[in-house]
Amino acid sequence: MANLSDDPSFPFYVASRLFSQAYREPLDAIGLTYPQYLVMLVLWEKDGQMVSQIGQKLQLDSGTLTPLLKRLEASNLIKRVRSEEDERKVVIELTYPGSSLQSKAAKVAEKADEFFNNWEEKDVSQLKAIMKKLLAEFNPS
Amino acid sequence: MANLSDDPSFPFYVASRLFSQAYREPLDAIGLTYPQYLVMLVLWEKDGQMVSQIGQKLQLDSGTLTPLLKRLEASNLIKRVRSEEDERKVVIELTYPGSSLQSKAAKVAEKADEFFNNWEEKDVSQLKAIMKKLLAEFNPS
DNA sequence: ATAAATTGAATTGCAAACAATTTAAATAAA
DNA sequence: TTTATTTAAATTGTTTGCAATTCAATTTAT
Repeated sequence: MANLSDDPSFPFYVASRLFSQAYREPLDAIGLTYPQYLVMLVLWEKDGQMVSQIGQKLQLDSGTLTPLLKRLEASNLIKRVRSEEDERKVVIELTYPGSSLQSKAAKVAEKADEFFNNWEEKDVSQLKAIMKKLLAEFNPS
Repeated sequence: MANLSDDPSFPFYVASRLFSQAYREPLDAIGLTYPQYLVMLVLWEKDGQMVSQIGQKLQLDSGTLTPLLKRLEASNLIKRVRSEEDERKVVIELTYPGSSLQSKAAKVAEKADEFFNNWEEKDVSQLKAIMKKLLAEFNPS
């Protein structure tokens, strides 16, 4: 019979929320939500990406990203620029404040990092490897 | 510098959504959402729990649970009964349809179970053990 | 060239998640 | 006892997440 402690998804559901709660305080301090932070991470790595490129990296669709990006634009962290060659595409560009925010975001993952620093290295690398395998192989089709 | 592939939370964020997407189809078939399914799992294990007891097991507060439980009640799967001894408490009781749904929910986690069945047993038990450790030790304070 | 299909975002609508506040009830303290 | 505190849910407001649909622009096929 189905049972919470046997359910393979539940630990991930809880873990995901625990992390986003741990990030909340430092993110509040710089005016970002957790998914907004992920979008900024993607843009700090490479500025000027299309909505769909960001979506591919975060596994989010335009239904989630469009309003989120509009909020980041309202916060003056990004600009949404419609491409000239292909008017369907919207390119996301960091503003100066958006770019500058990167250094202030350095401490966001601190609590999570510290937590794993207290683990034995073999447990950390095991977890990393297994999560990588999980994400690479699991498809919800 | 902060970077998506270094972020310790991101794999859990994605995994959580992948699982809930994998559950969507079988859950749709029985008229439940993923968090509603979790609540039903908790109730199938033990009927007649308080909102706060359910919240403790799922790590959810009344702001999430109250409207969710009202929807389950509207679907005629549960009843919300205010306790007589202590009028602050609301006890959640399964209806007959709610109770009966348990057998139909047997296949919900099938895809996830099959996925892990194709893994080597040592990887599965490793992942389980590490997730257990993570959830027991990580606190987002 | 024109119609059909595809693509990229945006929109709509619903259900979480969660902080913050409120309400009511029960308990403790003065 | 009356006041203050604590507790359990509910409410309010904002942001996600996602299915489904729409809209416009671009490609492909006829």
